[in-house]
Amino acid sequence: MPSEAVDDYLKAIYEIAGDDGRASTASLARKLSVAPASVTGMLQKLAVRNPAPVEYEKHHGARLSDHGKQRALEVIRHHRLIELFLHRMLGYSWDEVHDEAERLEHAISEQLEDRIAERLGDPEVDPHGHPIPRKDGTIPPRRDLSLLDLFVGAKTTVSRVSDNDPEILRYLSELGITPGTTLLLTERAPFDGPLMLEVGPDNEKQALGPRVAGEIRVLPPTANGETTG
Amino acid sequence: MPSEAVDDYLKAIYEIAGDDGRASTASLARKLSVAPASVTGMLQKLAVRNPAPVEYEKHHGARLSDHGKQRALEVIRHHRLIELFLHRMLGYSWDEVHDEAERLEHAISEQLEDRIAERLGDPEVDPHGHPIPRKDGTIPPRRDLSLLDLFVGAKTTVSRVSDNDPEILRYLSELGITPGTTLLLTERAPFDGPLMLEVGPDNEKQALGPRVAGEIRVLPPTANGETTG
DNA sequence: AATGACTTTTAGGGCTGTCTAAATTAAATA
DNA sequence: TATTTAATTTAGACAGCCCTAAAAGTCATT
Repeated sequence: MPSEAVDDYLKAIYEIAGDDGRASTASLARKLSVAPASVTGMLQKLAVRNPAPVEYEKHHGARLSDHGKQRALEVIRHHRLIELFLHRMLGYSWDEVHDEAERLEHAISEQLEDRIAERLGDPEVDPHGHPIPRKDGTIPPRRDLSLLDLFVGAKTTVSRVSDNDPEILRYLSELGITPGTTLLLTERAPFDGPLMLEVGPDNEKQALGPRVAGEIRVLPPTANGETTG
Repeated sequence: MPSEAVDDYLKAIYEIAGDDGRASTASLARKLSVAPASVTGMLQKLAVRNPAPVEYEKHHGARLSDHGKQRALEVIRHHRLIELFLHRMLGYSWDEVHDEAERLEHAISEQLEDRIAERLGDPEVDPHGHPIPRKDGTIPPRRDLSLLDLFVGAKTTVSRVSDNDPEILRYLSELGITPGTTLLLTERAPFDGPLMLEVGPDNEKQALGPRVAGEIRVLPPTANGETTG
């Protein structure tokens, strides 16, 4: 079983680069709050393990091997199941679940993972709308796109929201924006300006800065607009 | 916050020596599955910390300071709350909970501890009958004694059972012996021989070896006998 | 092709917690 | 009290993961 540190590296690579891209030393250092030199050292060690969870090429970052990918997805499954469990069974709000899950994901057994999943009815998404990898390593498909890629006039539904900044999550809660909320994009200011939205059943008008909008993904719009722009 | 290793040492000292006695190097080494030399090294380091969680005297083992005691009880509280939670909310049997709790006790936050306790209705005992330390460090009183200290003829109720050997726990389950079960001690063979018991409402006759009997504690007997012998 | 800015790697250490082997101390017994 | 036995401590080392400072490599631009 990999150490917590190793699992954190694999998860970070997955979150930065997906299951096929390369993650740079600097991006990993930033994500893991660690010096770049430490990342280099760890990647070198992981690349010569057997089986090796990452492929590493000097000066060109790291990519997950099949083996590493599988492990990363297992850790992410733990994380998201725990988030949902805390939310549904213990009254955690969605901005509180991430930090707690970050530690528990390393401590639960396969058995506990299974019981939690069963208790939750084999859920497919966590409280932020992120898909929960299945036990076999496949991911429930979600066809969604960034709120930033929507044409003005598009009407859509929030699919998911990035989970690692509690501040932003609390802010979005206040605006009434959670997975499932309906949105109408009425206006987009130029030069990375704010988006104007009508939110929820009451069509409350809200302005959203691009930094926050970038953390929101929505379902393909159902009416009034094209999908990208 | 102490490391996991340190917490494990403090808990082990508490479990071996209680809140006032000394735990020997060898007993700690055995309990923690670690070489005696490692224990010596750790105790020396802990004894000069500030605040120091243990008092250490060369060749005479270690004793918990007030500070260490408090920490040990906090970890034990985590452990027992988690055991009960797994048992009540996730269908774990009592022989399965210990190993899982052993890892989770280090990973949960104060917040999660509080929510679990609340969810369980601020319980006082875990599934094995062990008292759960309160947040303030006091322990719900239980006046119980070892099954081995019972006079023949005593009728009593199982209070608690040692929790760290799943084999024994499964064996006891088969015999129908869990906290709350009534027992009548009918006979005791000499020379550390087996105890003869009538168990539960049906008065099933069972013979119990002294090793197993030593893991069982019972309430002060209500009839037919003296308490010690 | 050379420069400068930035990223990445190397070199050398530190800390925690573990180990084995050897030396020492304490306890038990003759 | 002397000796043997058992428990404990010291000494020295190692693995994992982190750090800083300095060297080297990459890449975009001139």
